[in-house]
Amino acid sequence: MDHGNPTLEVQAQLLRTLAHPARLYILQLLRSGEVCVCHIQAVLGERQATISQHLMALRAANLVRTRKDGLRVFYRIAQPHLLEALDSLRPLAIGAAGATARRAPRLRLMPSRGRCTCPRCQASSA
Amino acid sequence: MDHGNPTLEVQAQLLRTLAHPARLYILQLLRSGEVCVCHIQAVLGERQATISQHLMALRAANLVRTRKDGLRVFYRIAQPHLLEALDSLRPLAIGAAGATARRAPRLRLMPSRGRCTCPRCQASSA
DNA sequence: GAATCACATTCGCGGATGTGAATGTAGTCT
DNA sequence: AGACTACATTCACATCCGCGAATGTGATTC
Repeated sequence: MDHGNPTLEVQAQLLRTLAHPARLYILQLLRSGEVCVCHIQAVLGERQATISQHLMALRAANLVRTRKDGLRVFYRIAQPHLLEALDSLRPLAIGAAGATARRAPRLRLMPSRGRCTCPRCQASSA
Repeated sequence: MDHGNPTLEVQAQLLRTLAHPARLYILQLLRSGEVCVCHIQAVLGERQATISQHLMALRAANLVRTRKDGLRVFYRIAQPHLLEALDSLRPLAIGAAGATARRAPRLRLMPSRGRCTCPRCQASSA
């Protein structure tokens, strides 16, 4: 069923999932490999629940996968082509800068690339 | 200003503009060249005002350009790489089909590829 | 087993978005 | 000029999304 063109709704759903600066930034964070939630939280400077909600959205869209290691949960990109597709879309955004740009959630990043207690952060804090 | 990472908001804005099945379909319609509004209206089967609003959103994002010819207004893709970027994003949507898929505006297309009085439609009605 | 940590989930509110109805506007025709 | 066509714009309402607050869950440590 869905005789006509069913994928348009699905594609729009994917785009809505991507259409938030925090989620875009999280995906960029995962570019270099898997990252724990506490790390994302430290860098983004948003509340834990808020970040968890964004991660939930990314999971629901099958864009990321998780791995539990003790108390921590590590997130990684599920579909490798995702970042390439986003990269190819980026230059178009520059041309669209003049758009109405209503909401603008303003995503303030932590100045010092916040540290958490995860191994990754301990390693880079040398 | 905007020291940190200002493009994330702009990129999210672009994605939100794209995140609607009607607008995605309009962009696909424009793939083969410029198309008048009456044609889009005939194919999409939505109200004229609704379509005009979607076109307004696409214009605000600099994704399409217009050309007036008499009473009609012809729309065309402004940035050629847009469709490529959307194509590269499409396979990811298939994997994301299991997403919550809340709204789903359901975009019903006209069965017979509706005709309007524009030259393009007259030509193909042979 | 009680406390704690790291993360997930639910609920409710405010702001943003989509759509229908009505109206406005520029161009064409007679 | 008046009527008509093709399209744009505005307003109001219903819906959706993001966020804060509060709570739940599983694993760890003492």
